[in-house]
Amino acid sequence: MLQIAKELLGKILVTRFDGQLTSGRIVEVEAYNGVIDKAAHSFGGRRTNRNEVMYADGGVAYVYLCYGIHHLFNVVTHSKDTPHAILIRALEPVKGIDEMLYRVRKLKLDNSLTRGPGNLSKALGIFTKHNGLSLRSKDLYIGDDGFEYAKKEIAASPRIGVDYAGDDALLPYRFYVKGNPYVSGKIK
DNA sequence: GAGTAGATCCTCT
DNA sequence: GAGGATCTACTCA
Repeated sequence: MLQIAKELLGKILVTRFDGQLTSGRIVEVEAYNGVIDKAAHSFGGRRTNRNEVMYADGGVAYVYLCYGIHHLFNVVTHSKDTPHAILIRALEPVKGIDEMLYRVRKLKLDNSLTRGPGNLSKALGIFTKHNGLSLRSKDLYIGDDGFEYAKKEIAASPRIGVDYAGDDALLPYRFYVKGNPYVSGKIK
């Protein structure tokens, strides 16, 4: 599971909504470990309408609205009935930067465009209606251009914003590219 | 520059 | 009816 999280770093996340193609290279992820992770929605086998998608086969998107403001984009990674997911926290913009800037009402590119899960979802045009969408569809997919980060460029740390999860909040399930300006800097 | 409070709404109890 | 996988802005030093 953690292996998959690391492999996602360096991949290209592509969306094509409203005829606008936008994409970015994944530079920060967090792993959520199914039923034994207090920080995961699926902890203890909880299964509701909201997180039903986590129990699907891997390769679909799990999109969820948090704090009424932020859309969080996850990749379901495991097989049916095993609710593992990887939260995409940050991207480095690749294509469609003008379109992304328009979506977040910015005039010029800066590091905050795709830093943090709320911002990156907004920049890519991802909303809750994309929940459950396959990542092999033509409008939303993860590409691989052969690029990968060296092991020494990848660092691990505790996850962000999951203080309520007790001991599990300290697990080093967050992976990011060292020195990349799009990685969110807040470490609690 | 650092720390804190407020925003804001869907989902589950 | 309460709280959450967050971000931003504003205050204070």
